[in-house]
Amino acid sequence: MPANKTVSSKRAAVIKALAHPSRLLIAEALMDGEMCVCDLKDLVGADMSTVSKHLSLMRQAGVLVSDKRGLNIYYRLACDCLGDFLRCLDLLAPKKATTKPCC
Amino acid sequence: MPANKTVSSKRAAVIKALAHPSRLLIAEALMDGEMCVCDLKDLVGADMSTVSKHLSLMRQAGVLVSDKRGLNIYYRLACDCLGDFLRCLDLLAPKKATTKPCC
DNA sequence: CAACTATTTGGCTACTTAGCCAAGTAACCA
DNA sequence: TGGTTACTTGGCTAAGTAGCCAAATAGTTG
Repeated sequence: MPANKTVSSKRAAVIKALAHPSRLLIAEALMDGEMCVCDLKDLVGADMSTVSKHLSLMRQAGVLVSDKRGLNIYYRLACDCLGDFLRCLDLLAPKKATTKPCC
Repeated sequence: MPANKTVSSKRAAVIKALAHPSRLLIAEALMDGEMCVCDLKDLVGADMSTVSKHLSLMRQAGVLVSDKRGLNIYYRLACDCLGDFLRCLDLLAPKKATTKPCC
């Protein structure tokens, strides 16, 4: 595999970890600070097992880090730069197949 | 659907458009300027129909814009902010399930 | 207009992913 | 120790996605 393709694959894995409405919602919520799985479950509104799988996928990708304290496991963002990331998205998100650049 | 979930869905659609090695490779290549489908086909090394489907998905998501000139269709990024986006990725990509933040 | 080139679209198959339920693990408390 | 709470894992099914091939479309050139 060519070098540039390997790099793209690694990067794509990180992006993939955010490319799902529930996972992105989780990432956005964690911008305000850490949360435990049961809080995230309420936020997302899915089965706890489903949320847990999303979280472990995000942790694997390096997007989140976790921290066990007592019975709870707290998750937080591994990187602050996610804010810029999301601001960039908002420039693109409202546009649909236009013919001129957004910025 | 709650408002924050709707927003996350729209954003996730944009992220999804970049969450594939070939599509990311395309986006990275287009940071240096527009390219036509046949050049992108060579870059990705897949069937032209496959590349074309990736491109239309990215255009739908608002990530790319296209421009037909003669027989060729040229694609370019809809937004310059993708550079910051990718730089953020590189901070995360090399890390795997560590317990401390990368930045 | 016919042949040619560039690109898109439709159709199909193989693979991946999301979500739920049920069962397993691990820390805490009576 | 036995029950309870918090979370993860395994197993399954349904839905979505990627990729190829073949056919269709659209602009170009002789």
